[in-house]
Amino acid sequence: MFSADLKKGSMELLILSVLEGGKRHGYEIGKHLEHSSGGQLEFRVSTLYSILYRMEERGWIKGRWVEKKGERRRCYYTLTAKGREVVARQRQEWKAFSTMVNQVIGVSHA
Amino acid sequence: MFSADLKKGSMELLILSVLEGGKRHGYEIGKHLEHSSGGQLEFRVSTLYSILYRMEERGWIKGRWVEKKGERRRCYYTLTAKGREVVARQRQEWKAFSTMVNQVIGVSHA
DNA sequence: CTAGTATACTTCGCCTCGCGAAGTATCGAG
DNA sequence: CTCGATACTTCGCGAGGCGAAGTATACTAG
Repeated sequence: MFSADLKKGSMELLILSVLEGGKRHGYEIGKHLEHSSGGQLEFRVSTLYSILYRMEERGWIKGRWVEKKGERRRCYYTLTAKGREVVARQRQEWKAFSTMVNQVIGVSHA
Repeated sequence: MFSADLKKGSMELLILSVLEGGKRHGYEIGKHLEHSSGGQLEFRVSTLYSILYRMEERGWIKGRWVEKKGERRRCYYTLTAKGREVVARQRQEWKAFSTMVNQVIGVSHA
């Protein structure tokens, strides 16, 4: 739907935002975002999981495997303290950035 | 100022927007954007020119070298017909994208 | 005259990110 | 028992922004 490059800076923020709502596993995060964007955001599994691994490595989120019988194994992720800081900072940055861009492209007569 | 990845999808649009205001040379575009963003956007020369070359190759813009004595040589770029289409489409896409992201990260309770 | 700064453009190679493709595995419905 | 949905993994590509280094000219201060 949206070009790959456009998404390049905001995927992390989108995922982190979802995790602010409580613990979620990967697949759930993807579906959640597709839904809450009104179907506009199509999430590629490879993208989704690679971001999750990356963020866990950086200590922004923490995954915990849950295996119940009668269910598939799932890894539930929660935000860490550091993750909460990051999401706040990234949200701030995004707001400033999008505001700036809208301003600049809106009326571009010097 | 802003993370590199955040910018990855919107640099072209920003530059194209400036060119909607008439012909401009590279350096001028950079300074213009730094100014019109209130100093928030710092443009790297390598980024700027590589985008310009890319866009010219794609036929979105057309460059013309101007050499007057008493002045440095400059390449002035103007939008092509195709470029006008592209800027319209990209602006539309950006608006939809930024609206979507703001919506999703704003209130992220399922 | 010269040193420094702003202007103006060029080229090269790195790093990161999103993506496509292919694969593994389990569960429920028909 | 097959099909589709669920759930996760791994690999390698291509593109975009950036840092660094370089070229060259005009203007200003000393």
